Amino acid sequence: MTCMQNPRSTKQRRAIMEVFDRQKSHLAAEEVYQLVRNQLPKISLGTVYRNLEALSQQGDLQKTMFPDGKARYEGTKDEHHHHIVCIGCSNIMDISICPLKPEVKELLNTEDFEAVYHRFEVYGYCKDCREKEKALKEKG
Amino acid sequence: MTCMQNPRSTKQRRAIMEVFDRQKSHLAAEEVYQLVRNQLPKISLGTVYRNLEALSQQGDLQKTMFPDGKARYEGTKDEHHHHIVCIGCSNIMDISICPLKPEVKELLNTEDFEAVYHRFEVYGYCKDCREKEKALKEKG
DNA sequence: ATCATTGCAAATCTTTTGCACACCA
DNA sequence: TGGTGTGCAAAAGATTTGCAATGAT
Repeated sequence: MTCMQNPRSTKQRRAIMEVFDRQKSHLAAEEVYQLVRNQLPKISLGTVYRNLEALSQQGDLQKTMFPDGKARYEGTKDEHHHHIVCIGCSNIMDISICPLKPEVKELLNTEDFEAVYHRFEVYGYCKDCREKEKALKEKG
Repeated sequence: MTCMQNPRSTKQRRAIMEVFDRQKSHLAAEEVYQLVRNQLPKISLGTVYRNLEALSQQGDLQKTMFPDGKARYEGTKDEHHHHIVCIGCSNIMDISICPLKPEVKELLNTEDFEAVYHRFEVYGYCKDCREKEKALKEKG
């Protein structure tokens, strides 16, 4: 929430950002932690959280909540895209199509609301989860 | 995740559902708890969570995660709509327009993915938060 | 030198769960 | 009666925070 006045470039912050520059996407904090530990084995989970927050604040990352209750982060330099999310296994896939209609765009910025970004997601079941469900029904 | 075989109608479950039938929308568990306590002062927060989960499973409620890290629930009988969410104060407003384009709809159901519902949200700053921000900059 | 950042651990917050008892069908 | 639901309290999981030490500018 609070913005720092002179953010500094530390090896931790750089290493975290590098993870996202390597094409990685929608990563949870714990996943970032594990990946960064390859470079910096002594980094702490708290530092990862603090940097994910800082990087989101300064616009380098985009933080989003997912139905499993975990926040995930993506690099804002990534191509604009949306998500297909499996309700069963929380797997997230990208879709490149944006559904914004012109008449919706007009509504986004008004004097009462300053739009910053939008989010579109389709929830459902992936192939794996549907097959598991089917197998379950046949047994039970 | 697991479905009960014979869900029963209890006064607690009915009271929770009544809250949503009274036009209430995007309520967090704690808010539901406070509202239901007017009717049933002895209900427990755990029971609220269990029923919100059960009602979501059986399709009476729609559970959604919001950026403040809390799940919110809405009645599925509500008119189809989407949300405008303030990044500053987490206030949620409804918009009735759905941005789905025909070509997107075609993509939602494939042999690899069974779409159940979708979600569209615009994030930004509401009037109040913009004014607070402006006041802060002028002072600092 | 100054002040942001770090590591560690403790604390917070939301949500889940174990258990004994109560209740609906 | 049998299994589902409840209240309570403890547990779990994600995220935040206090603090003294470290590091960037």
